[in-house]
Amino acid sequence: MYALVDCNNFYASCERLFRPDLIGKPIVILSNNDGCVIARSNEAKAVGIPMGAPAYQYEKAFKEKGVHVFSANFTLYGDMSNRVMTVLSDYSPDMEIYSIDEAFLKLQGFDYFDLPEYGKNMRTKVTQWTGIPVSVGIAPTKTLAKLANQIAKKFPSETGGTYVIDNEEKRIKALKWLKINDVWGIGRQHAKRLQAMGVHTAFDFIGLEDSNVKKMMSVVGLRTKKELEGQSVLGLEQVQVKQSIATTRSFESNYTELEQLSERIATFASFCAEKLRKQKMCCRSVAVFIQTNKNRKDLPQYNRKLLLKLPFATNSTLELVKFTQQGLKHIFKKGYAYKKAGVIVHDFVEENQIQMSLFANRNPRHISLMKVIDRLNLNHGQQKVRLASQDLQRVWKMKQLKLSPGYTTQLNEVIEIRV
DNA sequence: TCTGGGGTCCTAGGACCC
DNA sequence: TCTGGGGTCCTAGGACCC
Repeated sequence: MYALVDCNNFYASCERLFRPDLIGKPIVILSNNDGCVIARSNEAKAVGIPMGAPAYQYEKAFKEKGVHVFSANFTLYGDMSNRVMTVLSDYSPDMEIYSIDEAFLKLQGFDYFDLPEYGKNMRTKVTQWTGIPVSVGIAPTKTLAKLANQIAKKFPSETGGTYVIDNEEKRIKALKWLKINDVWGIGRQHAKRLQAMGVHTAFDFIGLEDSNVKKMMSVVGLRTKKELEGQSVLGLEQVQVKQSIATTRSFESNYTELEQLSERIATFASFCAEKLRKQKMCCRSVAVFIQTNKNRKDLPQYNRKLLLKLPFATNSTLELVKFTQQGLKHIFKKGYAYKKAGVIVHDFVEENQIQMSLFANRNPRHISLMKVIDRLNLNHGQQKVRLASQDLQRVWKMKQLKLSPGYTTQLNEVIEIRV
């Protein structure tokens, strides 16, 4: 059996932890730049704030409905996530941290356990030790555990926040309840096509022919079907080594000049290089992309991405900036209003396992140079040492007007209690 | 004026090999 | 008139997740 433990309205719950006055009040959390809604409390959902709502279009609604608005505080969420995961790791030797607010636990050899009781126990302990409310779903496959979790979340008073699918009757009942667009692994595109075919629930879906599902949704869709039928085909994915690291941002306004993009790309490349060094990895390829504003249908659109194979593996800021600048020049076209750009590094090798090449190698002096830069930035603040190609005046321009304190990570922002 | 960011996996099709 | 067969590797794009 698998358990899926999912934090309820995670970001909103984190914000509420240190603001108990907000319990029962509507809360939304905004994306970087305070652009759009990325998380909502139940109360905010109830007053009709949709997911992804552009903040500027809903300012009035926020005010009218008394919605408390927060800028995303990922430092806080990351720290709270670690605490939750630590508590959960006591409940099974096999755990997959699936996302910041979810984990799968493999319950193998738990045959004689009272699983509903075990789930309840997890819930209680996580809430008691971290303050974060969670829901628990337990079932024979990951996809069904997701479904059990959805039921636990949807019917808190009936289920007590824990639901177990452990027989055919419950499985069928659950599948008939689950709408096709809520199936884990079936997104908007496929849901639309399936609905057009008269498939409205997960139960309808498992009635389709395997071959048709495969033709339409590839092996991925077929796996979902098997999982819903009770045949476990998705295992736990342990230790995830990253395949890619990205730094991408939308701009506060439209950029039209190469120089403006150059500066941003240099900065993004240097962030990627730092992230690589933190993981003790080097990359063998790097991609640069630039995009116009896809929401402005009235403006001419231009999106390009270029993937560069590097002559040697590197995590040097200087090298990555150099290569990405060349790439940018290649794809930049004048006459467009650019709104977003990014750098993505791929194809990793461990820092200390680099193959030397016959013709081109990284500059060995960069290694110690990067160490010095990283140390200076660590001691004196992020981005104190930068390349001249980056904007030295530029401070972090991200709009974060409603940022909550670093309650658990900044000593001077720790909550004070007066007795 | 203003619409996020960071990931994964799979497939089709092109380029290439003998 | 008529132009093989069997592969591999890579990339872009599309789908999905949170």
